[in-house]
Amino acid sequence: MSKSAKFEGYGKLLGSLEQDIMELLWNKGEASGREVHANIASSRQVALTTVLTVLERLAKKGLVRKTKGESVFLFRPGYTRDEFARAVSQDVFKGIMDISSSGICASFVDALADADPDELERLSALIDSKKRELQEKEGK
Amino acid sequence: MSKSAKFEGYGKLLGSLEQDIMELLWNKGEASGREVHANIASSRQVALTTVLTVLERLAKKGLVRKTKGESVFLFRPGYTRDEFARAVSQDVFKGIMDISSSGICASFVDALADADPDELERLSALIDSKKRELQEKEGK
DNA sequence: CATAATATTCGACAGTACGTAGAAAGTCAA
DNA sequence: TTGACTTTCTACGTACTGTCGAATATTATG
Repeated sequence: MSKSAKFEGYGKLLGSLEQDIMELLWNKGEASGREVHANIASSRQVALTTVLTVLERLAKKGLVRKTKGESVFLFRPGYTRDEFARAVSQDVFKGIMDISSSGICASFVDALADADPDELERLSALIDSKKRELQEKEGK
Repeated sequence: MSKSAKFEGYGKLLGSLEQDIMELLWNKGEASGREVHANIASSRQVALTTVLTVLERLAKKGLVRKTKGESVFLFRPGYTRDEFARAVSQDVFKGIMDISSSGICASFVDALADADPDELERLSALIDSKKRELQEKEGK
């Protein structure tokens, strides 16, 4: 059944280095450019300036906040993982549903069950609550 | 509440012209390059060759199938709206959940309720079925 | 303070994706 | 053959991301 596996890359929200950097910041909370580089470099050969450049670009996008520390700039996430994921989801879902909303549900449930089965419960609850919400609006 | 509206563009699965073209093909089912151009051109100033080029690129991506017609090549979607949306969703959801799975559900339900409330029912059913599926696997 | 060590900024180039379209080449019928 | 139409090729502009070195600025230290 649809093993397709085609259409890869659409899920990329961030570039590979951006992703690594955000991951680190989300985990550490805050770090200097040098620290970010040190960590990233342990698993990926990359120059300090490269990391700095990307950090700068992320800051420009608002994904990272840059503040002056004691004697060095510090970088921290502009949004938590959840905030980012949520905000982006909103946009992504919109985009997908613009094309087609049927069938999406199945994909979502599959992906969710795959990534975090426990969330299925929460999802059920959310749907119920949303349905009630809609009925109220209607009834009014 | 989170009007953010930031992070736009992440939902774009196709370029603007690609989107217009796919939309047309999904609606018409099949068309020659000239026909595609004629339709697109009514709402967007663009050269015939531009449309041809994009059609060609879409074909290379597998999104469009190109076949020899009577005396002209014909283009048709390589996938239905649903198939495409579903396949891409799979990948997109993966990407988002890689970052964070909590909170996503709420976004999804919101977006879904917004785009197609009736789908909420279907979603409920899917979750139940998925839960049963998981339990079976576990029980085994 | 002078100077070495660090930190930060700038400007560049490469690769990929998309929009854009003219030039060239191919096809076919009058 | 010739002209209209189809298709392919090549190429440019923009945007995003990865990649850095060179230049500049800042800090720390003898």
